[in-house]
Amino acid sequence: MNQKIDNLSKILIEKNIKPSYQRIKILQYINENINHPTVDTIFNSLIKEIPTLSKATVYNTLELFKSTNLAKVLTIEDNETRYDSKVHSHGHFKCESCGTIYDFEADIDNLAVDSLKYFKIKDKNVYFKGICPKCLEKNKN
Amino acid sequence: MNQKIDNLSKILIEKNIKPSYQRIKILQYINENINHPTVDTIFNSLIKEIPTLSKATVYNTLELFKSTNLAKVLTIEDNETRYDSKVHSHGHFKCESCGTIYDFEADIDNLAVDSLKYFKIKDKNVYFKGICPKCLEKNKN
DNA sequence: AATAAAATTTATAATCATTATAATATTATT
DNA sequence: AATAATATTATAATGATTATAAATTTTATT
Repeated sequence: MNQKIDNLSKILIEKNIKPSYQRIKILQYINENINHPTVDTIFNSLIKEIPTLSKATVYNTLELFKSTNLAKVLTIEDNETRYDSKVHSHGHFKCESCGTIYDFEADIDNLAVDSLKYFKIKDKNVYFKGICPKCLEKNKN
Repeated sequence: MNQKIDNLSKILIEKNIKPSYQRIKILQYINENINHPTVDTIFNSLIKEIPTLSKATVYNTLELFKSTNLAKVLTIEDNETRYDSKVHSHGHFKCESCGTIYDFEADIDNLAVDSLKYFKIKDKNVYFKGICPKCLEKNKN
């Protein structure tokens, strides 16, 4: 138990971030809940454990994580900013019916793009939209 | 001149959209300005020609174009929804320094993703971020 | 250990893009 | 021309995010 906290603290310290209780809990949350939570989801879950938690702290902390590469922002749709603790290149699929966002592995690094020869690429994003198998099955009726 | 208007009208009529003056002008704008304009950019440009233009009309019309595949929405960054009249699959590169968004051709359709075998994919998006050649050149100083 | 300084968190207000609503204007139909 | 349907406009409402300043907690210094 404390082992877990210690590991999370270590991750923060390595990034020169002081491991406050709030920061540890938010980091823990996005690591354990890989379903691309929104700020609201994170806040509403953690307020149960940390009754004094402020939404501003969640925003500030996620911004901090973003800038230190502990989290990535997903902007698949406007009006819903989501956070992802997996920072390696992978694709996202959003189901237009149920809204679920699925991760998928894709060979993004080998995507052929010769016209960007003189561009410095820092970040690659791939997202698809459509209908997931669950919803396809449902709509068979 | 009227030729142009007629063509745009035709495009709208084919989609069962009544070709009002506002709609024609907005369609014309996003076709001639392929730099991925925001609603504000579109509105501020067109207000000069159409002094009574309302921002709600721009929103409504773009929503209409989106649903009829006359425009695509780009959500590279939250807080800035941009519109693109090119609806075929292509990639977008956003320069983190100057903010310019570049189009690029990429072989998106052949991107290998076997884990989505049972998903119905309707829309594929690829966007990169980094620094464009212009800004790389500037920063050499 | 007490105090001061720094950093973090919190509560609240401000901002701003988008959406909703209702009134007005335009276009189509009889 | 009168009526109905559609589109546009002006305005208000919403809601997510950011800014600000006060309060709290942590850290450093004496």
